[in-house]
Amino acid sequence: MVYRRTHQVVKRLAARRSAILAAARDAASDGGMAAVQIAPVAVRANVAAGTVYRYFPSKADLISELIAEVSRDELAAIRRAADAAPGPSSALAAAVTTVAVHVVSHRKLAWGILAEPVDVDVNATRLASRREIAGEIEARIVAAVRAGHLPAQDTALAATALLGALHESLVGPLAPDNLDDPAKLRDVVQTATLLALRAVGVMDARARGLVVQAALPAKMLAGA
Amino acid sequence: MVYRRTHQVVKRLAARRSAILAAARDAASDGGMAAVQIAPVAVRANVAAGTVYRYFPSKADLISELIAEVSRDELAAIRRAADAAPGPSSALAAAVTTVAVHVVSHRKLAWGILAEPVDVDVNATRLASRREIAGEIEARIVAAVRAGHLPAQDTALAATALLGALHESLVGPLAPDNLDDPAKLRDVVQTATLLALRAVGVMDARARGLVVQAALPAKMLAGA
DNA sequence: TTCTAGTCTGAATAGTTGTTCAGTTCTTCA
DNA sequence: TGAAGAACTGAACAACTATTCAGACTAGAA
Repeated sequence: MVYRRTHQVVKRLAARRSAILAAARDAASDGGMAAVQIAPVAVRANVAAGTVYRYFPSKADLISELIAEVSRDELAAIRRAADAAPGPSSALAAAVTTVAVHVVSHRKLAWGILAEPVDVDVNATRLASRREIAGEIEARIVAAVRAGHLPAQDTALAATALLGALHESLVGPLAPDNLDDPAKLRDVVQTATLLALRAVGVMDARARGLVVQAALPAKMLAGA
Repeated sequence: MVYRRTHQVVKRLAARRSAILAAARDAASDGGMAAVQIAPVAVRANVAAGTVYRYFPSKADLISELIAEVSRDELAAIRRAADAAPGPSSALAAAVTTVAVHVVSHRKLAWGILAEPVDVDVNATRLASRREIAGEIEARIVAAVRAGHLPAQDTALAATALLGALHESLVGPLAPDNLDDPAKLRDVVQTATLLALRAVGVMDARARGLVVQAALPAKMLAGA
């Protein structure tokens, strides 16, 4: 044997794979999933189109991995925020605020990950990712119900509806568009979070308090 | 002049146009917007592919008209239900229930109309239709706020979030799937409606009452 | 019946984009 | 340095579909 993968090569290959994924993510951030086409992604990653196929068997695999990666990040952020909260209601509010901040910060990407259909079959991956995030929200709702802060309810449906309300009001086509202004952005995030919390049965007055508390990280992220 | 359009011909042309639109609607109901392709639609309508282009300048126009037509029907149904209600809160509940019943009854079609991107540019039409429906819901929210039944709020965002919650929980990928059972279907519609009403600030207890009242037409439609 | 203009047909065309692969370049190691 | 294997390139290919258009067909008027 006259050729073996050295550590250096392994690192380069890994870096290239990451570069391709990052290029896909950039493309999706700019123009949604429709912009994740092999040729443009290859250009962004500084490789030839054929090279993409040395790292991903097909476009579907590339997009699946992109969705999984973004969702993994999202889930981790939600858990981090919720776990840092003092009680179940605050945890739910923190989780919801985190989702809200994330989706408004990367609207095109969020739209692509969440809803925008693609010509290839990535539904399984997308569904799994979505289920994980909904599951995390549902767990927080369950905790709040157990603590007696929320009425008993169909928590799965509630989690789904809650996410739907956030997504639609923040990244959907009817979402407000002048979100460059940080103050306006914070308002919109707070309002959407308030709506989401009320949907699952948080009392209006209490919800307002939770939102104000939870919005702190939102402000921080928005400023970053 | 040796040829003029007789009444008979005019009627035949109109009928054919309707047939093409109906075929498109059927295709969308079966397989979403992706299934609305010229050749299959032409087959369904019993015409040749080329004939479609004698009635619609392009696929985008066909789909735009399909969206407009479906939305028109939807809007009319919402208005009818809301106007028949005794007060602003009931009207809102009736409007929301109507939307819920419609989307669960035609999930693929609703998904196609609402969210599924198509390769052609129909965003303007889709946006306009969506705005109309959101506007109608918003008007009902405004009325309920004026009557003192709901807290003051950003009604535009509230209407959008409300629709998002409904759509996501009823036609989204995480929506429950065993909706063939009418009882289950009614439950889901009621639960989603309850969530939507609570989101805009209807008190839990009151919301439950409104939902039960408004669910009557839902049951009727589901049975039909 | 026959002429004419409108209507319909469906095979051919054209544009788009994922995928392949023969040839080239790079990396390792004797 | 050179041989061998791995990685990369990018033009060519393939599949899918919206759109066109020359010819066939139909309906109306004389």
